[in-house]
Amino acid sequence: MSKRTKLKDIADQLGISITTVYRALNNKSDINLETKREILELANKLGYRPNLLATSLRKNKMIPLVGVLLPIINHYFFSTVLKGIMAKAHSQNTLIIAGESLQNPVKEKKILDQFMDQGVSGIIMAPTRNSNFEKSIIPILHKRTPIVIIDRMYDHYRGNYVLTDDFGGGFKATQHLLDNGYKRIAHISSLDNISIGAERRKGYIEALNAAGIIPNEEYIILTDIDNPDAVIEKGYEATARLFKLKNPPDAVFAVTDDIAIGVIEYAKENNISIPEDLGIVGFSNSKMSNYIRPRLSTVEQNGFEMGQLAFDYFTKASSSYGEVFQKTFDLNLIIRESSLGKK
Amino acid sequence: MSKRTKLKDIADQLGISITTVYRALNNKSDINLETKREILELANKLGYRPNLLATSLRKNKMIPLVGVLLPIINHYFFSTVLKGIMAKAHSQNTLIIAGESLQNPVKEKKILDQFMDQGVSGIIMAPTRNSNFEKSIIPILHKRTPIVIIDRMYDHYRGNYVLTDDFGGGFKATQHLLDNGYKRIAHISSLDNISIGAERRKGYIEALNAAGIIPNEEYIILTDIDNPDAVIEKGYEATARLFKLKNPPDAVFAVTDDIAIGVIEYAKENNISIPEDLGIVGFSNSKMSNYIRPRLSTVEQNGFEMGQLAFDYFTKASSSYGEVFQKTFDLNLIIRESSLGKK
DNA sequence: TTGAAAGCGTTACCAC
DNA sequence: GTGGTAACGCTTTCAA
Repeated sequence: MSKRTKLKDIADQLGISITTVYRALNNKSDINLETKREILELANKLGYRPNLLATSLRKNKMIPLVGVLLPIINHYFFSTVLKGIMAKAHSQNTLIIAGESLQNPVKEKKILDQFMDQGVSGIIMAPTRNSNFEKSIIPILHKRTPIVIIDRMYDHYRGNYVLTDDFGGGFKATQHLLDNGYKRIAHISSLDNISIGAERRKGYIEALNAAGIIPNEEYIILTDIDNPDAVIEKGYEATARLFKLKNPPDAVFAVTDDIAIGVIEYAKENNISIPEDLGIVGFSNSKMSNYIRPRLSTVEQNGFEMGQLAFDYFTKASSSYGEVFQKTFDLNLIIRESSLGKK
Repeated sequence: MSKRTKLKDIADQLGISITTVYRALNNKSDINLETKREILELANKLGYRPNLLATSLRKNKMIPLVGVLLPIINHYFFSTVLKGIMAKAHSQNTLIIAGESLQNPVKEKKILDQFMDQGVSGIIMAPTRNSNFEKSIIPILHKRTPIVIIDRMYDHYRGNYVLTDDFGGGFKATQHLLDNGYKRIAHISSLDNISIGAERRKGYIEALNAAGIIPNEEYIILTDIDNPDAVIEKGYEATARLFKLKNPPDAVFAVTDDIAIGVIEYAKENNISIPEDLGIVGFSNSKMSNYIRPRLSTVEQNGFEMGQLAFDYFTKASSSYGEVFQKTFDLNLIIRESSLGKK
């Protein structure tokens, strides 16, 4: 692999000055057309491409870069968060380096390092399920690079964040099912021991407690929702397990809409009528939730708005000293057909 | 906004040399611990952060960046393409700058310029519907930055691409409907005059011709599918128009699954039974297509694989002189309930 | 119309 | 231990 052609190479070969070459290549005036032609020809032959590093350094112009790291990039919620971030970023001439951690803390750490090496002026990230706060976040805070955490939370994190009230969402969803006469409410949850899944689960349990119902261990199914292409299937399987119980549930609160769709699948195939025999509430307000039949009641999560706010917080954090920005979005329950009550 | 602190600022303030400051900040040996402490303190106070441009220029090393520009980032197909690109990129220590053109050629051009300013070593893009080849692509080719076009095509483009056989997909979908006994097949198409939409439309027309059917102008509805949140509605409206005709169609081939879902919506609300009274085929194999009822027959598009290949092509193009890499994926028809034939 | 030279901020080398 | 200085490749100013 030969070395990259630079202005000097062209100048030397033609026995002229760097400046002249520069003028030719940048369409400046004051240049002999014939020499210009020669220069362009040689430049083309040598495959000259300007070194943007040098150009930017000289011009002292650099487009700011922000690193965005998400667990799963082709997940509707996360890709919508990314869209929200980009909407703001583009309007402020900031570029986004995006990465996908695939729920792998090692990968997460590696990508964060690369972001830092690349010189991002900030990081917006949704941590993986098992993210290591010490290893991933501390070094970034140490380098005084602004960071905004979205969607999930670290235990002792005290920095900028944009979250949703998952506990409240789980509580509302469960309470809604109770209000509509369901008694034996199951919950299909994710494997998270921290954050999101756990919060929704806590909300579910708390709502049962508040109604004087003792949560039934058998009604809580933990399932792996990491692979977006398999989640619906997981919901289906979990429902199958629930309906093998001596006393199957009469309602399911699912940790995500995709899981809920798996529940609906199972119900349809087994002639369990919704909402009469089985009430269902999902979580996310995915597009599909409104087009599946029966239409799925769900907890609304506004990824776009969260993304926008996260970027705003990055901007604010960049130009403030140590001030911290935090927001927890309340979640609204969208009531549709799948939870309208028993016959 | 004050100027950014640099090594010289710290050196001047402490009356020492740049070199010493440099050593302190980069944990080099040969430095007095006391001066080092002072330097670190001041650096911290001034919020010193190294200028990466200068560092990289000097070290002549930079993590390669590839710009990826997609029309809509939270669209399942495109976010899956992005996932495919990232899978390859991460494994090769390349970072991805992602951008969203929102189907706006002006925005597209602007983001491409920013990518180039940022010094990307390549670009992978799905052009917007009205992308201007001259304006968007030529300047990049001119700077000899490798570019890989995915999903859509420019008329006279002769570079690297990864496409799907949209014509073939449209042909297969239409032929399948014909094979199942539908006679009056309508097509809800996008407004594209080039690429995707037009190709699928051509496939539709060609399949009709091949069967000796003269395409009926009234059965071809062009609709705007730019706004992902409104596409289903557009499909609904288009279907309403079709059913106002004196002789409504008995089948619809929809340019996307979302459009097809709008068709199904309309049919359900108007007691038109699927597939007996109306056969439907969509396009994309979106997740939803398999969970809506009746399950939607559709043409399969593998975004992940396309993304991976696009990145491979970028890699190959980077290390070859002028060689061109092109691939058109065949598309498979997935036959489900929505097109099983007339009663 | 052309060229020399001084930067941009960091790093590496050599001398003190 | 410390400091001077020459690069990295491009852009801009000033002089010829």
